Amino acid sequence: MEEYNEKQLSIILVAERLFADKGFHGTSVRDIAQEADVNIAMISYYFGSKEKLLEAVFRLRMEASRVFIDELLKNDTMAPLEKMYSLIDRYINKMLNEQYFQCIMSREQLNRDKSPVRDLIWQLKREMLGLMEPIITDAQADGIFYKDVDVMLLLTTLFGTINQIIPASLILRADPEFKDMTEDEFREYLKNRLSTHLKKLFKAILTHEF
Amino acid sequence: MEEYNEKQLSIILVAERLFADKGFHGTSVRDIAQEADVNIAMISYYFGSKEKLLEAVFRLRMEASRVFIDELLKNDTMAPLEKMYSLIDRYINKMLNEQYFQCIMSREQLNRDKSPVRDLIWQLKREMLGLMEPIITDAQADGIFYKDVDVMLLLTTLFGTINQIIPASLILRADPEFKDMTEDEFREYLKNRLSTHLKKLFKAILTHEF
DNA sequence: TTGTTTTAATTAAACGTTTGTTTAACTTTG
DNA sequence: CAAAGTTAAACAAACGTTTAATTAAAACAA
Repeated sequence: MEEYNEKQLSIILVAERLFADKGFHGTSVRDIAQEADVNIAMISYYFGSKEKLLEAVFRLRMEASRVFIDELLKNDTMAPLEKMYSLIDRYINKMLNEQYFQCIMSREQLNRDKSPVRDLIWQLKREMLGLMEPIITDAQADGIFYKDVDVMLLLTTLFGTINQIIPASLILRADPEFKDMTEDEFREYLKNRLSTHLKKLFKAILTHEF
Repeated sequence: MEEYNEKQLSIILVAERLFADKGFHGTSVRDIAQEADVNIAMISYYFGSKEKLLEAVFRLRMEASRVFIDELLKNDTMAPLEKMYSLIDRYINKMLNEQYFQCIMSREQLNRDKSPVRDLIWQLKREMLGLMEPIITDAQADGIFYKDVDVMLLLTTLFGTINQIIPASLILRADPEFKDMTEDEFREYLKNRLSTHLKKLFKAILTHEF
């Protein structure tokens, strides 16, 4: 595992923000260098290329995702529904705290052409699915969760709803209703609203017969 | 309303596909000209600029969305839940038949900077929300739908789930399980699976007390 | 501690491509 | 003959990357 010095990390974080706001091809290395207050040549010097800088962003955040998954695996004592609730909250928390990276993921996963980062995205998605699916299917086998549920699509609903909130919040934020809120307050507000909604949704479809 | 001749329309459709697959900035006007089999200068000649070509793509699809919304407004005789089911099916159908455009929307809605197309996206989203929200809130007022539901987030769930399926299907398609399916068969399969899942979800959260 | 040598960091300038757009000449159409 | 369509070529600007020169930091021997 590589370690980044202060300057390298600053370049990575600036690149992450700009890639999220304007897309990979919409951001020039000169933009990044200027905002990170470094010479343009430093980017090639440290990372080799613009493409590899994007990969560095991914390595940084994917590392955090691995830690996230490992921590989720430790909650063995909870009841299935409580486990799902905990998982929902943690996932909301993670995604809203990593909004820039989630934007990049949303963009890059749409790319048709194969690329290293596209493979990384789907590798991570499969890991996440492999972790969440058994929680539901085990509870289904035990008769705790209702069986006639498309687990893969339910998780798609979880990801999709949170993902959809990120661009929507950019617009919602402009509403005068929220103008006195700080950025952090607004994010907490979104987290709570999302959490309530998704928990109701999961409880309704997993624990009620039709 | 403008009319496009065969050549103009072919440019628009090629541009839509390439913008969807590689992003706006990831696609060059030379790419578009080559795939549409026209001279590069024709793009400026017909549309003025690359940016305005993107806007032409939007005008074409937004026009279709307006027609879609108008048609939805005519279903007044159905019961609320049936109305929601119909709405879900129509929306799934529309989005999966307009995958290229939906990809472009997904990308462009992430852009931080203001732009004509960004405004168009949110204008359309607001129209869609303004149409769907009263169907639910009216039924809530009549005691048919459960009241303690976040309507805006429920619609976010609808959009988000379908939106999430589009990039996921690019990967899912590669699974050997689906290798004998034609492209159309696969899309029908996705539509059915999505429809079943989303209807269950909506029924569960809208019609059951907790 | 010195001075010396080696390595790493930093810079402005230049590199060759590619970008979106325009020009001016030419052809087709009505 | 006028208008619209079409073309290859050229345009300046921006792109990602590299170069070569310079400064700063680290390592080392005396």
